[in-house]
Amino acid sequence: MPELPEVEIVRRGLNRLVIGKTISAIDILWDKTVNGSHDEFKKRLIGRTIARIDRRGKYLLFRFNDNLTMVSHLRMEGHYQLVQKIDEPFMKHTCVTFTFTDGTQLRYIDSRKFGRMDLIATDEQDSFKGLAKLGPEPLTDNFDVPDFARTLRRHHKPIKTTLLDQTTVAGIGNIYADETLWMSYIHPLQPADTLTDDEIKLLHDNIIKELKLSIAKGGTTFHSFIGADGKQGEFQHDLHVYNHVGEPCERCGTTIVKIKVNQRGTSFCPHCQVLYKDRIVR
DNA sequence: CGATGCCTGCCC
DNA sequence: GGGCAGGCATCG
Repeated sequence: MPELPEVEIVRRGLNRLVIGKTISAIDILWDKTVNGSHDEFKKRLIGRTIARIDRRGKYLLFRFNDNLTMVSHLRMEGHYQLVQKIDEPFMKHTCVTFTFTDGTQLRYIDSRKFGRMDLIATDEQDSFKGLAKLGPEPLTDNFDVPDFARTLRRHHKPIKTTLLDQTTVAGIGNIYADETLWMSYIHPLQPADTLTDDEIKLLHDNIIKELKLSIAKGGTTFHSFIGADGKQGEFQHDLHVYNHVGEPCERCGTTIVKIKVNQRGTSFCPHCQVLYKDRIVR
């Protein structure tokens, strides 16, 4: 399901819905969702109050007092639902429930069961696997053109692959990689270390622009993505190449095609996004 | 590095 | 029935 904009929408929804709630019980219905000892997980969380929810890349970070953070990654299909009473019917594939002292319940639902939760010490967040190697947050000042250029020059592999690598920039996934490359007139197979300065600047600016716009529209909803408040996103109507295979490019009318790049479906316009095979490696 | 595994649902 | 799906960790 979710890339940075969708996770950010979930974070904002949860911040409206569950801040200040105290956990009274936890049920783990799918074992693998929670990494590490389940007893420890429950023992350390029950009785705690949610202080706030942060985000780093595609990771949600539930903050508790006393240096405690629950890391939640939704992977492809994970989402949260807050119900007002614990006896409300369960959605299929409910994996974990957090019951609160006020009688409401937060449920984690994940049809493909890829999502994972971990409990970590907040002050050790930067050494936690997954979080440790994340690149800059694209919507902060940490994401600047010179650093981005330096990173791209280290990668002699397709720019699409490099964008999906979370050490390059945190939070870009398959949709926003394809979309920002289309916006920037860059072929997905163009080696990252052959981009021109102009292309790097354009791509950098388009990443920021596109992620911000998507957040403003509530994210992209295809099938499963809904915010914790049950609202769907609207950004799917603004996509140009993703999910538009076989349709005319809105800039030039050429048919959008699909290829595989590192086993990921990759959509682009073969006219607007030209591959320069002989371009000099920088 | 690239390939594979994790899962279920949906579309052809 | 086969192939594919918004992602990542782990394997060889």
